[in-house]
Parts: sequence; structure tokens; C-alpha cells
Amino acid sequence: MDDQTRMLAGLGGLGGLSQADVGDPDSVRKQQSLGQPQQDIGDILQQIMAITDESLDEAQARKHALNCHRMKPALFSVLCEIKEKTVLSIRGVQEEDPPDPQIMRLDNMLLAEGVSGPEKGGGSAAAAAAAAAAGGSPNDGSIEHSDYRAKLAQIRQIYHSELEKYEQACSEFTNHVMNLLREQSRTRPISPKEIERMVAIIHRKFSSIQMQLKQSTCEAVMILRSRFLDARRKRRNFNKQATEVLNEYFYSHLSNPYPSEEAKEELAKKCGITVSQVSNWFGNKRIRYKKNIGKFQEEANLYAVKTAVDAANVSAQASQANSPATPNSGSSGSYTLSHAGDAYLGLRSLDGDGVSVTPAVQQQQVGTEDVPSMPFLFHTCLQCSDLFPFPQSYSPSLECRALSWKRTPPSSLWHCFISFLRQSSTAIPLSPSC
DNA sequence: AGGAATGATTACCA
DNA sequence: TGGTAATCATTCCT
Repeated sequence: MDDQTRMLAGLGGLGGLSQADVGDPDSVRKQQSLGQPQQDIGDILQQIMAITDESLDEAQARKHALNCHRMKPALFSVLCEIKEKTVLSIRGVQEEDPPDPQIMRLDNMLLAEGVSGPEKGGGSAAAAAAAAAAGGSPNDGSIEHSDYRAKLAQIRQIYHSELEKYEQACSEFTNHVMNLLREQSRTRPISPKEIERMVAIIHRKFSSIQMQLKQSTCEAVMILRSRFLDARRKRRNFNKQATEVLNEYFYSHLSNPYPSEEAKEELAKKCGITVSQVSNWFGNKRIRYKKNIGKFQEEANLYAVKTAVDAANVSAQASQANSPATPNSGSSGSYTLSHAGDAYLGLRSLDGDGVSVTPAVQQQQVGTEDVPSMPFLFHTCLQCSDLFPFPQSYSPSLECRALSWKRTPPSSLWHCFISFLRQSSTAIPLSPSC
């Protein structure tokens, strides 16, 4: 019995075709339709047994012969078609998945945190952003910053190595399955489309594993970040010198305690803190001062005197040098003199209903505020308290609280203020116009 | 230990 | 975007 014959004998299910009929599909149909007697189960079993008795070489040879048979492609495609129509069509609908929003979110986050995407500066940029958000000092910040960066790099490394492993496993498994299916497609109906589908299923499975990996990585980054930020919350008070510099600026700019970006930078440099810390400090100071001007009176007086003395010293030095130029007129960096302005207010004169200030103050006020703000006025009153004994019952801060710093005070408060001045004129000599 | 002081954060606003 | 107001969390001081 040659291979061809034996193979055909093995194809008993096809209806026991004779060798002469095998090459002709029409004769197959004809014989089936004629109701040719089916082989009984015993015959089939016998044939199966015969196959198991075959040697490997024989089986390979038969397989090869089967693959080469000219009927095979036609039968294969018919069976594939039937399979496609019955089994595969059921799950063939949900083929093209839209990109999972969850994965997109995770991807974006990993990219933003510098875990995925290009390595260059990724982690450090995120760390810097976190540092900026936290507004930590540059000195201790650098230590924590590098620590954060190192940990982030570690997470990044683990993430990438795991991702690589998954991708490798995915591709290996896909190849394996593809080869297996291709191999099997020689003996059973597996269309290329089905193989593609199988590959897609495998990829989906692996991408769900990847999503878990991404989720875990995101969690790790979040934990790291929160720890990093928590560490930064552990604040330290600024040193005495820094506080002094900030207070000096604040009280010498009491009418407008809003340092420009340049001034903030300069202050930050002087104090050894960040610009955002300067902003925080001024934010806190303004609000706390405004809330309780009385409490800050002593401090304000202290700085007013200090600044005035400093100004006087520099002025004396300038006149000693016989220089006609205004001291500090050419300096854009230092504010001590050029803005000593408000500090002089404690020593200023009063004239009429308006406020007459020293030339230095006038220079500062013109163009910034035509009308002094309420905290400014009340602070002035308090600074003058040695000269003007205000009644204890009156608390300017109560009125001030309701007003924002720069808002022009309502006329009633102006009148209130002026009436105080009038009352006070009995205590000390004032010009009749007061 | 407990309150005050203070730097940082957050929500909201213009 | 920068400011205010409230609040939190930590440090300082008594």
C-alpha cells in the first residue's frame, strides 16, 4: 500500500472513495448523493488503530502527502468558511477595540511623571515641578530632590524592565501560538484570519497585564510623590536674618507691600529662600498684619525706626561725600533707601484733611496710590500714637478687616480718621489747618 | 503640655 | 496668574 492509498484509506470520513474517484470532486458529490453505504464504526476504528501502528516517518510521509493533495485547498477553504460562519462569527463583532481611556490616562500620567517617555530630564523635571509646587528651600531641597529623583529612576527602571519582559513574553507567546496554529492549519481548518484574531486576543490579554503594571507604577509614583511632598511640609522657620530682611521690606513698603517679581527674586537671594517662599511670606504677612494691626504695632515701630536710622546714616554719608546726587538714586538693587518711604510716616507732618508726607514718601506714593489705603492710614495713626493718644476703646483693625488692603476707604472712615486727628489736636499742638 | 507663631497649602476670586 | 482668606502642620516658647 503506498502513501497515497493509505492516506485515502485514512480519509474514511469522506465516504470511502476509491482511488479512481479521489481526484474528482464531482464524483465525491455524486457518490455521497447516491447514498453509498457508510463505513461502519468498526472500519474507522481499525483505521485509527492502523494509524497508531505507523512509525513516525510513515506518519510524516502521510501528512506530507495529505498536504500536497490537490483536493486539500478546496476542502480546507470550505471548512474554514463553515467554521467562520458558525463559531467565529459570534465573537467576531468586537474586533476593533477603541483605545482604553483607562490606559490612556495611565500613559499620560506616567509620561507626566517622567516614568515613561524619554529619560532625558523626565524624572528631574517632575521632581523640580514637585519642588516648585512645594516651594522648598534650595539647600535642603537639593538633597530631597536627588533622593526623589533616585527613587523615581528606580521605579522607572523596574517599570521598563517589567514592560520589556511582558513584551518579550507576549511576542514569544504570540509567535509560538502562530506557529502552532500554522502548523495545525495543515491538518485542521484554521484560516489566517483566525490566526490574526487569536493574536489579537493574546495581545489584549497581555495589554491587560500591562495595565496592571502601569497601575502599580502609578501608585508607586503617587506614594513617592506624596512622601516627597510630606517631607517638604516639614517646614523650618526662616533664620533671623531672613525674617529681618523680609520685615524690613514689608514695613518700609507698608503702603504697598507687594514686591515685584524682581524684588521678590532679590529678597529670595538675600534670604536664601525661594521666590515662592517670599510670596508665601508676604501673603501671610499681609493677611496677618491686616487682621491685627495692633499686634504688629511694636514690630512696625521697630522697623520704622531702624529703616529711618539707616536712611539717615546713608544720607549723612552721602552728604559727607559731598555728592549732589540723591543717595541710591542709581541703584536698582537696594530698596532700603529708595523705599524707606513709609518708615518716615511715623515722623511726618499733617496738613489739612489730606495727608502731607515727606518728599521721599510722596515720591513713592505718587503713581502707586493716590489715596492711602486703610491699613496704611491706621498704621500711621498707630505709629504716631506717641504723639496722638488714641482712645483705647477704638480699634482700627476692626474696620480694616472688612476692607481689602488697597481699596480706598469709604468716606465715613475718612471722617472717622479725621475726627480722631481733630480730637488728638487737643493733646499736642497741631497747625490750625488740621 | 499647650498655646502662639509661622511656613505651606488650598479654594476661591477677579 | 497673583491675591485673599481659611486652614493645616510644624516649630517655638512659656
